[in-house]
Amino acid sequence: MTGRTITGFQDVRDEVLERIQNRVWEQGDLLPTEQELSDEFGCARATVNRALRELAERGIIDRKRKSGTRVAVLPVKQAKLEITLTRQLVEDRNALYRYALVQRDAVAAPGWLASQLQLTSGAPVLHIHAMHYADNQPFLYEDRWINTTAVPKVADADFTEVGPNEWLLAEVPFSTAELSFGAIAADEELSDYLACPVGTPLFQMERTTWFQAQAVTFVRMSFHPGYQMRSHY
Amino acid sequence: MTGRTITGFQDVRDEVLERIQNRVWEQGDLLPTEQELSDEFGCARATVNRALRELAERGIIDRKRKSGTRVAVLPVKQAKLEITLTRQLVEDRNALYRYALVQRDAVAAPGWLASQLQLTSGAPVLHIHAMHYADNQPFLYEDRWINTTAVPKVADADFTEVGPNEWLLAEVPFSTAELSFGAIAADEELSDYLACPVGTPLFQMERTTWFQAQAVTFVRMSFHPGYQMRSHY
DNA sequence: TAGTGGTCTAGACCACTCT
DNA sequence: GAGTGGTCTAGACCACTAC
Repeated sequence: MTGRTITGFQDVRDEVLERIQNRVWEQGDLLPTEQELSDEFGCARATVNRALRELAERGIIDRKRKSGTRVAVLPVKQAKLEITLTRQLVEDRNALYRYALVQRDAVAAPGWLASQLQLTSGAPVLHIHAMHYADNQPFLYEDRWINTTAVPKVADADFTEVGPNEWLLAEVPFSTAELSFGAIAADEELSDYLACPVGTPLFQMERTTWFQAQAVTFVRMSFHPGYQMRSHY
Repeated sequence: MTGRTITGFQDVRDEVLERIQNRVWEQGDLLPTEQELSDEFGCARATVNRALRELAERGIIDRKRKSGTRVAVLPVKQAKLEITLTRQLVEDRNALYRYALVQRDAVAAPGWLASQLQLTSGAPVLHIHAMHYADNQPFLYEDRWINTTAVPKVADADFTEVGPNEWLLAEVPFSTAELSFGAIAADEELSDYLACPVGTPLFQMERTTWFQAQAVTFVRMSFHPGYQMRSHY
C-alpha cells in the first residue's frame, strides 16, 4: 500500500502510473476496466476515464473499445519543444537582446521556394535577412521568405524595428508549422555574420508556416557555434 | 454563420478556435464564460469545459479562475518530437536496419559523467560504442554510458544482438529524460565510423535518462552527415 | 465576498470492435 | 451480439483570486 488517499483524477492517474512503473501491471498487460477501477478507488467512472485518458495521451497506455486498456509495449516518448520568439530565447539567458535588419527585398519566388511553399513560380515574396544578438554577440542569423499574397500587409512593414517573427506572430498568430533541424557548415556569408571560421558546424532550424492551408513564411535560422537546443520528456 | 452543427466538445473546440483565428475574439480578449458558451451552444458546461481545456493545453487561450478565459497574446508553439528507437527511424525510411556493437567496457565513471549523472566519481558504469546502419550505410554512431548501480542486470547483457536502447526500453520503460541537440564537427573517430571527412558538420543528440530520481543512462548520438530531424505543430 | 474555472458524481447513451 | 471505452448531461461543491 502506498498510503495515498485517492480522491481526484490526479490521484487515480498517479496511482495507476505508479503501478505500471512498479510492474504491478507489466508491459502489454490488460488493466482492469474503468468500472472496476472506479469501484476500487471509490470514485465515478468519469474520474477514472479522465485519469486514463491523460496516461493514454502521454503514450503510457493504449486504449481500445471492447479490447480494453493495455500498458504500452513501446511507450512513445514525446518531447515537447517550446518554440518561442528569439527575443525570449535570449532573455531567458539573462542576456540583452538586439535585433538588426540586414536586408529586405521584394522579389519573385525562386523555384525551390515556390515548391517549398506550394506557390506558382515567380509569385511575389519578401526576402529578409536579419541578425539577432545576445549581449551584442551574434546569436542567430535569420533568412526568411514571406508569401506576400498570404499577408498583403507585409508590404507596409519595414522590419527595421520589429523582427519579422514578432510581426508575423501578431499578424498571423494561430498558424501551424513544419520544422526541420540539422547541422550545416558555415559558408562565407554565415561565417561573416556569426563571426566564425568558414566551415564551422552550425545548428540550423528550418520552419515552414501555414495558415488555413496557405503558406505564410519559410525561415532558415542558423544559430551561433556551440548552440544547443534543449528539451525533455 | 458557419453552418456547423454543434453537438460534441470537438465541435465546440473547433468553433471557438475558428472564432479566434477569424478574430471574432482578438488576442487578449476575454471570452464568454463557460456558462454563457454552454447556453449559446446548447450543451452542458462540462462539454464547454473540456473544449476550452484542450485549447488551453495547446496554448491558444489562458484561463484563470475569477478572471475568466482570454485569447493568448503570445501563443506558445509546442512542437512534439516523437523519440523512437533507431530501428524505427530507419525502417520508417523503408531502409534495412542493422545494428553492430563496437565496444563494451565496464569502467569507473569519469568526473564529467559522474557530474552529469549525479554519481560519485568512480562509480561503476558500462561504456558502450555502437553503430546503427540504414541499408548498410552508416546512420548514427552511439556513445553510451549506463549506470550499473541503477540497472544491475546490465552486467548480464552483452549487447551483441540487441542494442542498449531497445534493451533499456524493455528494462526501464517509463523513464524521463533531458535532451540536447546541437551541431558538432566530426573528429577522427566519427569520420571513420560515419564515413565522412574530419570536420564534417554532424547533427548530434544527447540524452540523459532518469528513473525515479536515479540516473540510468547518458547517450550521445551522432547522426550521418545531412541528417534532418523533423517535427511540426 | 462574489465570480469564475476546476472537478466530481451518477446515470445514460453511443461507437467501435472483438468474437 | 456484447463488452469496452467515449462522451454527454445536469447538478453540485470546491478553490482560487480579483475586487
